[in-house]
Amino acid sequence: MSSGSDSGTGGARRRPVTLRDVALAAGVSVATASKALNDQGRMTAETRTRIQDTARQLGFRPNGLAQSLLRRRSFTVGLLTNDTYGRFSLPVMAGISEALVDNGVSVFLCNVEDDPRLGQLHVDAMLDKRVDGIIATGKRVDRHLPVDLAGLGLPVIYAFTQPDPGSIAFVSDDEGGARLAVEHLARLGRRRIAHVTGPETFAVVHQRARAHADVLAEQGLDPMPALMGPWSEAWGHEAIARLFDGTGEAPDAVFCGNDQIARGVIDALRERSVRVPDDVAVVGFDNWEIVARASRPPLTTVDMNLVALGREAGLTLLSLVDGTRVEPGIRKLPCRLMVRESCGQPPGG
Amino acid sequence: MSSGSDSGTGGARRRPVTLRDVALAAGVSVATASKALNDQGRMTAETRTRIQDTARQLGFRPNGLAQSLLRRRSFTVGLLTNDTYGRFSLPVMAGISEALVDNGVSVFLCNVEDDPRLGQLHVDAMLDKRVDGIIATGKRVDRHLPVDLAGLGLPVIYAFTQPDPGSIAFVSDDEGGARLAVEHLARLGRRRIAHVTGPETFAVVHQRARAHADVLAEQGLDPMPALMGPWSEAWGHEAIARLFDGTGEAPDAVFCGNDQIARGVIDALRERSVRVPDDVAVVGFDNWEIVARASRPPLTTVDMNLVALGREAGLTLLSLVDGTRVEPGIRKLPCRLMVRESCGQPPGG
DNA sequence: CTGAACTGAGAAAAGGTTTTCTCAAGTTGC
DNA sequence: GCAACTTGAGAAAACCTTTTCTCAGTTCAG
Repeated sequence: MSSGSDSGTGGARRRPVTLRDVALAAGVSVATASKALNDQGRMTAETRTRIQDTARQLGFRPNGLAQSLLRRRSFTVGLLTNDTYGRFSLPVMAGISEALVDNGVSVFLCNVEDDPRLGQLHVDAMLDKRVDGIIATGKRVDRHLPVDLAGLGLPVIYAFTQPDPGSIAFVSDDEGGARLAVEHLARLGRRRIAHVTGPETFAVVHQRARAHADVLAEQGLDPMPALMGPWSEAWGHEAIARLFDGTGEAPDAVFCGNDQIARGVIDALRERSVRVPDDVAVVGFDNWEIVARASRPPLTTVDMNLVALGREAGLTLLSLVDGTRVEPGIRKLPCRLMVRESCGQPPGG
Repeated sequence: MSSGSDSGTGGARRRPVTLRDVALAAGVSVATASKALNDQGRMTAETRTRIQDTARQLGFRPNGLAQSLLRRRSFTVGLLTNDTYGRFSLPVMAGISEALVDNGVSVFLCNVEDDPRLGQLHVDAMLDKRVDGIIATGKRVDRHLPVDLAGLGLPVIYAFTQPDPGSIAFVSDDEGGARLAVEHLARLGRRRIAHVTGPETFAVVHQRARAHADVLAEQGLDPMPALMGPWSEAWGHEAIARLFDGTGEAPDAVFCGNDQIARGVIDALRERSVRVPDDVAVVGFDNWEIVARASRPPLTTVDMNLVALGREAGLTLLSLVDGTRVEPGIRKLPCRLMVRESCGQPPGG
């Protein structure tokens, strides 16, 4: 405002005002100026406010680089991910970023794209810039990032990606989430709950399938198959064809491995005039709102609480940076069932 | 490797090795050590390689904070966005990040969520950390971020969001993109090309609608309506109902304002047994792959080249930081038509 | 053999801040 | 009136690197 109309499109930048400038203007030494601005040391109240006023007037901001150099702490962390576009790491990153920024810590975005060269490039850059710690996140819980973060001499936290052994990680409780879904269906009186899910190469597929089978057994329900295929709408379609055109009795509920599959399932059911939720209830996984909300009817689905997971990871990194000892290991954070309309009401409801 | 098996889960961090350590170990002064490692100054080849070997052996990395302090350049920029989750700013951010990282510049991720308080927090943090410049990006071309970036004394670039007056901005050429789509349809022999698009509160809606009308006129085709509504699948459904249940002649092509609408349009057409592309061709906008690929048939759609846009913005910021003078103004970057199967083949093809 | 040019390397300043140490002046207690 | 504190403030070191300046010793031309 007060500095005129520099359009800022290039050319000479004005030199930032330093503590020396403030001290000079206030007629004191830099030491005194520093103490005045940090509410430290001893001096007359008059001197202190005079210096503070001068600083404000000059628009003084302490140079964070100099502070970091001295404090051996940059208030900066690196966020390593191989999934910038992805809908999993995004909420995680948002949660991390939120937790850190609230604590005055800035976040370097480092997209490594499954490329070891890029990974090393980013890690080197972070090391050079003296980040206080690193958070690694990815698109799959069971895949490593293309870099080795152990032995860097820095605190490292893993969120939603496979950790180095002996480190600290936060992941979602997929068994728990799957239980939530299947128990919900059982509670609503569904007896034949099928499972349509992703490729068997994914660890979570097996975790969720096991929970599905376990809950059926616990509830005294007949075992039902877990159909594995791609994570796509098309596979949802095809799975419905298999389930309804086969010889066995058709299901009255489908627990899907993700929301895209669920969307395909719902569309396929509608195309064969099977009513959702009246004839068949459907539950998804991920709570990918744009998909879950657009399906007809809106999809009841498991939310992995990824933002909370990220926040937790961020806060844990901060306490690590502060020197707190944190027990290594993998922490599973609970999921949450997002109830919409694809399961209907319980018989008595 | 050589430093043993510190699990890195907390406790004392080892002090990074400094130039002083290297100099001491090599039996020279820090000045000489610095010059040796930067291939500067004069000394025997023997001395130089000895120092370099020592540095390597000790795992020395120059402290970027100290270098930045001296060079008055932090090799760091801030990326301000109000759309961390979003599918528009993400590719832009990826492009920016890519361009910058390749030039040794790290990126602070600053999500401001349309919250002025958060915006100020982030801007202050960036200023404190002495970023070399700022890139602002957002989810809408016609909406300002909740912070004022003018008069910061820093280079600023806007990407896919409304710039301050007199500044430098990169946006997609929406008219051009829309022309691409409608001309494609016309070239394929479609004569009645309707337009179903987003709310009239969006500037891009009007730009694309104008291009639609213009191309129809240029091609000597009858004017067709531009139906405006929400950016949703549901609106795509409803628009088809209006177009086909109304009194007028039904369209033989629909140019949609985004891929979700297009998806709704395609689903609605299938439900009324109108064949796509045989009876009606459909074009979307955004090339949101997850939607465009999942629709049946896969959607031909306009790609705004957002990654390239981001890359361009990043490179421009760098030249600004280097002191190059860049003409202020808004640069429109061309779109690209992503041809899939929702428009079929030209009559002669 | 002497002044000039060159060589290899170190000393010191700079960058901006924080913190500890020092010190002169003023105040209290006896 | 003097020792012992207290007060307000500055000097200087520290953080780590880069760069300019300085300097002793060597080589060369004349």
